[in-house]
Formats: sequence, structure tokens, C-alpha cells
Amino acid sequence: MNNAIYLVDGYGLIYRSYFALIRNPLKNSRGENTSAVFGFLRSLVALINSEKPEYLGVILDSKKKTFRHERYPEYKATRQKAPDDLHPQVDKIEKILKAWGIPAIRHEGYEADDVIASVCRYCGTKKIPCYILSKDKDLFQLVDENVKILYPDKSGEGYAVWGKEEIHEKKGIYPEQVISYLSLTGDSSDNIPGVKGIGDKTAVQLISKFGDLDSVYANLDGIKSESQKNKLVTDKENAYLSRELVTLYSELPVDGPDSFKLKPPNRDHTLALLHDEDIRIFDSVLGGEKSYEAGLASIKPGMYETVLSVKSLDEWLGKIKKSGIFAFDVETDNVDAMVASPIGFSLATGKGIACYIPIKAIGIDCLDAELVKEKLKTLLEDASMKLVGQNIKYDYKVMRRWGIQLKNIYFDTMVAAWVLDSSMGTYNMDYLAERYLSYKTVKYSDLIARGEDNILADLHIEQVTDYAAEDADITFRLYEKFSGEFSKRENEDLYRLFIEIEMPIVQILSEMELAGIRILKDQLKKYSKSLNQDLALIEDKIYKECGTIFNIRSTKELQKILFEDRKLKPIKKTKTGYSTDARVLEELSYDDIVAGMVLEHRILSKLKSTYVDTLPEQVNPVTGRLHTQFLQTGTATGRLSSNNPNLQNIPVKDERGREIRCSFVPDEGNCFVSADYSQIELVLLAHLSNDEKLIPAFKADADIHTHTTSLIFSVAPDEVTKEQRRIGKMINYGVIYGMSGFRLARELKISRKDADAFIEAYFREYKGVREFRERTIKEAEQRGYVSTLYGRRRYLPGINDRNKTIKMAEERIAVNSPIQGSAADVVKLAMIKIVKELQQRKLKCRLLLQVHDELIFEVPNEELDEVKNLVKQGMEHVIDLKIPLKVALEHGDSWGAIH
DNA sequence: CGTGTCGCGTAC
DNA sequence: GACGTACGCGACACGG
Repeated sequence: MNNAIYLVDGYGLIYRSYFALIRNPLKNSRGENTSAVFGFLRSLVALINSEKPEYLGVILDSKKKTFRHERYPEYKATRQKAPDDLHPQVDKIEKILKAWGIPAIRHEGYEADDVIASVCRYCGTKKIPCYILSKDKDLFQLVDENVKILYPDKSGEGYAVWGKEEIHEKKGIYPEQVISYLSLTGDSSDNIPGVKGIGDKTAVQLISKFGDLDSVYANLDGIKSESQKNKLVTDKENAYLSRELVTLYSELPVDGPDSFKLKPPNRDHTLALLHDEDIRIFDSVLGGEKSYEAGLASIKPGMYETVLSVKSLDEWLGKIKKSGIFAFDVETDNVDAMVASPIGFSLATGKGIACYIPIKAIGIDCLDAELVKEKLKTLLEDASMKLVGQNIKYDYKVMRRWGIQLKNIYFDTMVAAWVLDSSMGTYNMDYLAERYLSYKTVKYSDLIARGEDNILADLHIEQVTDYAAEDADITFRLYEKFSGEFSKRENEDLYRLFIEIEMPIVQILSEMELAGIRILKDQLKKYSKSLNQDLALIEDKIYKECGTIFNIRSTKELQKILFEDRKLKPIKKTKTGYSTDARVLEELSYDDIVAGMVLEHRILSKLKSTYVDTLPEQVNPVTGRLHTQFLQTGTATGRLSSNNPNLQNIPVKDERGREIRCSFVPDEGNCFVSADYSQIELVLLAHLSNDEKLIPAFKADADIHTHTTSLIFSVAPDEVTKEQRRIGKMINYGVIYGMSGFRLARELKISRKDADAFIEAYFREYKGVREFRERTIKEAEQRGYVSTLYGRRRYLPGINDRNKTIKMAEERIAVNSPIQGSAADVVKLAMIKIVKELQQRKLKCRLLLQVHDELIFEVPNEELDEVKNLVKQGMEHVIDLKIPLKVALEHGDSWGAIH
């Protein structure tokens, strides 16, 4: 029997649940935020499940003002008003609690904390154990032998039990000292003043030394710090006012345990309320028949047709041609599109209207692959037929290698989801189906365990059809969903971005990946051997010098050698110990030769492991070339990313690294052309900020780093020294990234004061940039997102966060994203324009790589002049800015010969 | 033996 | 705490 009373700090839990999911809020089918409802109930159910209480109350704040407002009109005056989509959730929660039979209690004129305090007092007199689920420091004052805090952990489902000793351990003070502590620190969220200038550390120190507030003031002479003493004296009145405010009122009448008794839920009503919010996770808890899994819609096995006859195939093709739009999906035997062969094809023309056409299967006679190819060709190469796909770049590549070119790539649901919200991170279909359609898909991993080498073709056809046709079906449904989103008035700009930039880019990336790039495997292998020798030499020297053999690549072992054995002074810490990064090693190398040798070792082993040894392994055996993948949905700003291998971070700065680029070569009779936008991000900063000093500088074609330097140092441009220019350059870039004085100082090894002065000087000169910064942040605060030249959006859920670190991080993103993202817009537009032009002129030249501000082409020698001209013109005139875009063109016999 | 996290380093 | 966007390596801890 559990006769304890459990009290839940209702608003505390509601707020926490709401903000825990602020970056990725849960929504019901009406689009309303349900994060708080979901999170609150989940925590509550977790508590009920683990404690099995008989008595539990959710305590809520008064809707009216409280006695504290009367005592102190500024009480909670600085608190930001709750987000608009939170209020309705509180009402919903109250309704659900009522249906569920869980008592919810509020006393008008008093806060939840006062009610809780009164219940605790009552429990104390009756010797009934009492537990409070809350993170609120105010409530810690209530803890005693009888009362404990249940302190929630990050997961939202677990918590720690805190008694007196735990509070002391975590916070450094005892429960009875909490009031004194808060009187000193105040509470910014409630606008309780406290003593200005005294924070957590000092308060804990004072209170644990003197015991309580009165004793602190009685023993001011015992405080060594003059400034602390002054602060205390100045704000004495506030300290005592704060004490009044943070002291909880515990004299409210309490009816007895029965008012907290959990009642049997009205299941139907509760489930109806929850289902109305599209919350099904509690179905099983409430004893309903539907489990969470069943709560999500899913396919009925056998609902799709397996196409096994020509007649059936013709019927499907007819149906699709009539509708003009369809979702298409290829099943293959490999995740790598450059190796994969088709096993079958799925088509969908409407919700639930889908089929699977196998060309490889066991136990049945499927249609002949060549026949299917001929028939599909008429459909897929018909430019009037709109193709919908999920990550259709994959299908395009597989089909192209199989002999069919998808002519009209119309709508990629993965790309659409990303354009609508670029910071989700994952865009796989299973996730999209669950999130946007509340639909639970059949997972590939449900069919085939990882690591097993059987493939779809080895499974029973019924199962394969269920899985494969569903993919096309879901893709079609996602298409309808996202089309609906795009057609909303407020998303016009996003739709334009999607249609005019992102969709055309899909095919271009596909072709770039198919083309691949040639590398000289043997040259890299030779280089690997030479690196090996150099590494062995350094290792020997390091071991000899240290008198022991250890793993140089292990930061853990390295720390032991450097900071224990060799007793070097650690320069900075990491989460787990002392840092040994390049900065630190360079610093240490002045005093210790091992540090320098480790630095050298790092450079070489990085080259070897990341590039020299791995690139040759990734060469496609059939084409003999390296085929990277470009991820279109890989960044939150609109840039591309590249993987397997990543060809966007091949070394260029270091001489030994640049060597690797020399192994990237064109085919015989060709050369590489590289076209590089100069300073595109700074140009865009000038354009977006319309700065009256930055714009003329670019117009005059000045060296922008020198120009900035001359402004902030007040010297003529031709008198700028190399060292000064280094600072100017750093600041130019720093501004784009929202760099702090702290970082600039560290980077340039100058004082914090000087660094601050440089930044100040920068913004004094470039007033337009300062205004752009402020304007952009303000806009983000109001709209919740920032956008680029082409309307690409980035949501900033933390931009109004009360946590300063979070807010500042979001501000940096707010300023950086429009610049970085606009540059991405421009480069993508240029790619579209140039590829189109190359096609129209029937040139053989191929675009191979994009490295953010640079395009790399493989060009037949005889086309060199024409291509160079075309590319330069195309890139420079792709968009009309307030200042001209400039492109640097180079060509060479290897990637290394350029730059 | 696979998986996830950390520290580190490469690019723009 | 303190500079934005990525990818990927080796080491290591963890869980089988």
C-alpha cells in the first residue's frame, strides 16, 4: 500500500515539456502544437507507473494575480508572455486530467508553490510521506524528513529522489537555507531582485558560512571582500523583500488525502480527447485495445497488386499515363546506386493505388526484364509524365545505368520536406511517413536483418510487394501533403525555390555523381608508402625521446605522456581531460620537442588515413572513377554536402595535403576547369546590408581585406602591413560567423581588449553591416526564421530563449545563415544555368564537382576556350546584385595544378 | 563484433 | 560560454 501523497508542479512540467521539443514540436493533424500535452502526460504516466500512487495531485497556478503581486507590483513583470500555442494546451491538459480521474488543484490568489507548501505542512502534521515532482529551486525549501523532491532527468520519464542530503550535495545548501539563498541571488525569471551582483557561487558561500540571511547581515565584518560587503549593504532592503517573496505560504486549508485520491478513468472520454490530439501512445496504458503501433495507420498486407502479366502491366501503364503524374521507386540489390541493379519497380498514382513489378524474384514467374525495360521506357522517358520520388537521385542513377533516363523529375519528397524545414536532420521516408502522415511503414530492416546477404529478390513476393509498393504509395501521399504545404500563401517563396532551384539541381547532381572523377590510384599508393616511412621515422623518434612506446593516436595516452611524464602545462581542457589539439601542441612545441613531433605525426596520419589510403579503395571497379554522393538535404543552410568520399574537404592549404589534389586528373584529351566565386559571402554581405562603405569598396575592385584593415587601423590602404591585413581578414570572416572578441583575441593572440576594439572599429566603419545584423536578429525574433535571397528559410526555435548562451548561438546562426544560404542559392542557380547552356551547345564538357563557391569541370581540350568563356559569363551574370560577382577561372592537368 | 560518442582535423 | 556549415578518422566505452 502506498499512502504517500504525490504533488506535481503542473506548470513547471508543462513548460518543460513544451520547450523540450521546441526544435521539433509535435503537432496534431490540425497543425496545432501538442508537445506540452504529450510531454506532460508522458512524465505523469511514468510517475504513476513506477510509484503506483493512490494519492496524487497536479497543482496549478492561480489564473489571477497573487498576493505577491500586491506586495511587489514588479513581481514576474519581466517574464516573457507564454507562447501563444502553449495556452490552449493547458486547457486540454486539464480536460484530459479530469477525464482520467487525476485531481488537478488550484487556489485562486495563490501560486502552485503555496498550495504545495500547504499540503506539505499538512502531511508533516499527519506524518504522511510527500513527494514533489519539480525542478523548481523554490520548492527545495520544503524538503525535510517527510518531504522529498522528485527531480526529473533529461529523458522526461525518470527522476532522482532528493532529500536533505541530496539537495546539499547538488546545490551546496540545506533546504532550510534555500530561502536565504534565494534572498541573495534573487530570481530573474520571477523578477525577484535579490542582491545585485551576487550570484549562485557567492550566495552558497555566504549562506553556508553564516547559516542564514540574518546572520550574514549580522556579521558583515566577517566578510573579507569589500565589494561583496558593499553590494550587501546597498541592497539590504531588496534582500529582505526577496525573502518575503520567496517564502512560500503554507497556511492554505487542506481537505485531507481524499482530495488527492486517483479515480478510475473514463476511458472512452480520455481516449477520445487524446485521439483528437493525435496522441495514441497512452492507448495501452488506458487499457484500450489499440496499442501505439496499431494506433498509427499502416498497410493491410496484400493490399497492393503484384504485376506478373503483360496485360496487367499495360493496364497500370495506361492508368498512369491517363493521370499524368505518378510516384516511382526502384528496388535494388545494393544501397550504392553506382553498383546496384534493379530487382523490381513500384508505381503509385493515388492514395493506396500502387503496384509492384518484379523482375527478379523466387518462386514465381515474373515478367522478362527486357520487356519491362521497354515498357517502362515509354513511360519514364516521356517528358509529359510527371515523376514523383523519394530521394529520386538514387532511382535516376540506377535507371540511367540500366538504360533508362528519367525525363521529367517533377517532385522529390525528400527535397520538399527539407525545403519546408531544413533543420530536421533526417529525411528518410519512414520518418517522413510517421511525422507527416502518422503512418507506420514496413521497414527494410523488418524484412532483412542487417548483415544478412540475402536481398529482396530472395523473399516471398507477397512480402516484397507489401514493402515495395508501399514505398511508392507513401511517396505519393507525401507528395500530396507537401504540395498542400507549398500551396499555402505564406509558402509561395519556398515553392518557387523548390521548383526553380532545388528540383532542377536533382538531375544535375545525379549526372555529376554518375560522371565521377578520375584519380591516379598508383600515385596515391606511392604517396602512402612515403608517408608510411615518414611516420615510422617520427614514431621512432617520439618513442626514443619518451623512453616508452605508446599509441600516439590515442589522446588519452598522449595526455599521460605530455602532461604527466613530461610535466608540460596543460593549456585547455576538454570534456574528458586536457586538450592535445593542434593549437595546444604548437604552443607546447616551443618548450618540448615531442609536442612538435606529435604535431607532425598528426598531419601525416590524417592525410594517410582520411585521404591517401581511403580514396583508392573507393574507386568504382567498373568505371575506374571516384563517384562521390552529394547530399542535397545535408545542411540547414542550403549548401550541399558530400560523402563516400567527401570531395568537398580535400586538402589545399598545406603543401603535403595539396599533393593529394594532384592525383585527381581529367581523362586523356581533357583538362580541368575550376571556376571560383571570389569572396562570394562577403559580396553577399555587402549586398544584403547595403553598406555604404563595403559596396563602393567592392565596386572599386579593392582587396577587401586590405580595405577593411585600412578602415579599422585608420591607415592608407598601401600602408597596411601584412600583420595588420591578417587581422582585417580575420575580422571580415569573423563578422560572417558572429565571432566574439574572446575568439578573435585567442585566434590572433592579442589581448581581449584589443580584439574588442577591432570589432568595435569594424562596426563603427561599416554601419550598414551593424544595422543588417540587428535587423536580421530582430526579424528572426519576430518571425521565428531567417531567409535568403531566394526565400530559403531557416527556423530558429531558440531565438527567444531566456538562456543567454542559447540565444546568442541562435543569433550567430541568424546572421550567418542568410549569407551562407544566399551564396548556396547563387551557386546552385549558376549550376543550372551553365549545365543548360552546355547542353544546348551540345558540348561534351561535364560538371564534376561543386565545392560551395567553386565549380569544377572536365573539358575536352578543344572546348576549353568556349567553356571558360561560357562558365565565367554564366556565373558572373546569374543574378543582378548591387555589386558585380567576380569569378576566378583556372585550368590545369590535375586538380592540384589549379590554385 | 557492432554501435555510439569524443576529440580531432579537413574544407568553404 | 565564447565562429557558421559540413564529413570522417581512430580511440574508446558499452552491450552483446
